Amino acid sequence: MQRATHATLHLIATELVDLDLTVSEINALANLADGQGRTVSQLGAAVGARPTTLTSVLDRLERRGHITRGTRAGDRRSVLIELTDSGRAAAAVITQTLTTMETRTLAGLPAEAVAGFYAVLDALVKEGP
Amino acid sequence: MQRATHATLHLIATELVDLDLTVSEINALANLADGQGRTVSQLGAAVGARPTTLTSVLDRLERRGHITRGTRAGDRRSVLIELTDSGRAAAAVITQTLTTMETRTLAGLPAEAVAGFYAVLDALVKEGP
DNA sequence: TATTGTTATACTCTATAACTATA
DNA sequence: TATAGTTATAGAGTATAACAATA
Repeated sequence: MQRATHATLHLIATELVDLDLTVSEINALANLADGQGRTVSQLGAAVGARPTTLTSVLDRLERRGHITRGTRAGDRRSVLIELTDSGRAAAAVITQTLTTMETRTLAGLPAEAVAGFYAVLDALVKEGP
Repeated sequence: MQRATHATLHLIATELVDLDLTVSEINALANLADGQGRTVSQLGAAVGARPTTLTSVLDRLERRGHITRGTRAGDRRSVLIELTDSGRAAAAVITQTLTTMETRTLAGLPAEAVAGFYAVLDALVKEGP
């Protein structure tokens, strides 16, 4: 499983090499792709990254002009992460590439296998920390 | 998939916390558990780690007394990795724990799901880099 | 007093390139 | 010259703890 994950992440990074982003940055942008802002906590929960990791990931994305950090109405401790225009463009490329890859990979496999795959993944996530 | 892998690795590390080993070290010992020596290249191919990563992993395992580095008859460029007594003991704990965890996790799932899971993993590994 | 996010520190993994010692 | 492994270097993820601002 570890090898499959690594191979897949490597393949994604290779396909998206033009964007010059790390896996974590791709992950963050993909999660923000719907255009809705998220706080750092929300994004961290979604991508499964620690706050401290996310800080440096967001630092790089902000430096590249892909996101902005703003304050959220209601709670001024929270930081609201939102996509810029270039961030939206990158996120669109990412989601389209991921969809294409997923379709291509799963195309040759029986539907039961794919269903079983997701069922096991689900069980593993629930068993986890 | 990334989350499931991460959760699983974290769970393994938690179950084996007494051994005080990293995921890569556990991975290496598990691969050596059959008692057969392996060269650095062979071990790297088996665990999917770069030579440079393996060097530092093996450095730590050697310092802890879990493995020895020897020369292989026939080609003195190769380094033969072998388990010591303490390495064998640790490897035995690891394989037993992994077997127990796998059985426990997959017990509640239909056999078709598990078969599909492995089929998809296989396809992903082959698609990879 | 508790929560949100950042900073600091230390360790591990990754990738690339240069190096050695053998072949 | 080519291969096996190590060393060097820099970037990135992880974990823990301490911290400032806000609640």
